[in-house]
Amino acid sequence: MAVAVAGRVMTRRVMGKLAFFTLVDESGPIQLFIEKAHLLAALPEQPEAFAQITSLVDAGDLIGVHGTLRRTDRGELSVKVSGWEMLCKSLQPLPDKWHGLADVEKRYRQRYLDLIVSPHTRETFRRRARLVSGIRRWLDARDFLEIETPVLNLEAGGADARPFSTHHNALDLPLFLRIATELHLKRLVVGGFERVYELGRIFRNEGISTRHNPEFTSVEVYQAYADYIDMMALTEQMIAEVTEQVCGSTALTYQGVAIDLTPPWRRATMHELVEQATGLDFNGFASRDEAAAAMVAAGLEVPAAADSVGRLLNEAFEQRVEASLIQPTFVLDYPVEISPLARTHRSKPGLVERFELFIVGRETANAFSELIDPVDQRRRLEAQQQRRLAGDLEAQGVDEDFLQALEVGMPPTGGLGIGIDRLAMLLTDSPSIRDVIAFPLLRPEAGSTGA
RNA sequence: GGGUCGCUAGCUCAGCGGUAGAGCACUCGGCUUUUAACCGAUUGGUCCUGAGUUCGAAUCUCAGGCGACCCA
Repeated sequence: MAVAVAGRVMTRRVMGKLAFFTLVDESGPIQLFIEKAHLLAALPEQPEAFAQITSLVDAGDLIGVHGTLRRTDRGELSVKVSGWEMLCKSLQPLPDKWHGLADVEKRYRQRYLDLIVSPHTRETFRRRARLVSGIRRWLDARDFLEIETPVLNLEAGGADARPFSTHHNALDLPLFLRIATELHLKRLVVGGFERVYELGRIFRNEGISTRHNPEFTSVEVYQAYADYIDMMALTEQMIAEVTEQVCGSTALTYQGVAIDLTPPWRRATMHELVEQATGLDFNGFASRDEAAAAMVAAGLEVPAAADSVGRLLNEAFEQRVEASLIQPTFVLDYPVEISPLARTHRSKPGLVERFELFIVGRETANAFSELIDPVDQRRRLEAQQQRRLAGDLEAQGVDEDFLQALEVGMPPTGGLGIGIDRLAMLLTDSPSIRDVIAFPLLRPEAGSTGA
């Protein structure tokens, strides 16, 4: 059968008057069987064809060949080459064919090389693409509308994080890159869109770690006339179904640990989890000092910045519970002090209707019954502003335009945010967020002027 | 910000106080069933940088740079 194929030469084995190359394209590898006598018979006007393909072609070059399909004596499907053409000469050597790209930093700096030599890296980005499109398809199928909101903002709100600053020249206006899409999506709910979402890049001016990249991708989802219980069901179903599409199963292995995303997922309140882990019942503390003393007695650290019982509860949670939540767990009912945009709990004073989803010890989603009372919201944001003035660089400011929107009236709404990168890590068994971001932010190399 | 580990040939690494090494890659020669092809030969060095100890430092000490991981 006559065939023509094109791709990158990955290996060459030349033995006198016979040679074997491995040619790879996106669909995979195929072997080239290159016989001097056959090439000479096929191309009598090019007597040097065999000498040229074996001497001019190096690993890394892109070539096209035509010929016939056959199996070698060892049974490997090969193209018996009758003619060839150089499509692009590679001037840089490929990474070591046996060790591959062992230099972790080079894998990120020269991702194209990583993709050429690491099938696992190619699979990671294919899965990430299927995850993102799968989430969009899932939401679109349920009449959620994706609306793009501004990246450049006068006030970076919707989360506790430091923003990046930039500047608009024509207006001579200082601006901030968004740290969340929350406040604009809620304005759309005020405007009458009852199911909206945005899946896109957000920016936080924070440190870099295996779990943090300064720009990352979130999806935020808002559904009018719903609450955080509804959002829990939505989260569970969407992640389970998309995981099934991407991985073929909801039973995964992450870094050697079996993770089961089959619904329903465990649900427990923050108070319950902290009490199980520390023996401390935070419902019983009347004052910050009382809670702090109990925490010290239990061997927990008490940061000065944690200035209320609620913040101390969160501290205890982070110190003793978070890392232990390996299987998917919804943690419910957070202190109001650390949740300035969430609605107060319908029955539990001092708490809000909020959950965070933890998987393999990592916060993967965050959701609440949204706060729609403009008076309460103003009070909460003003308290945030006070913390900011006192030196908390992550505290939020007062967004007057957002408050004005709430004053027009917003339906009771459930809101959800999911960290796409962390979910991608889970679905691709990647230990670092850098493994699921094609071009993660790195310190510039010494002497480098490029991007 | 703190801790641990690492930095030696293009790549992966050994050498740990006494002449700078191996495999692979590159270059050359041989080879018609290989698939980490094989055989032979040649080539290849700011041992991260600086200071110190020493007759002598890739090796020991100190400071710095860069990176990875862990912790905050």
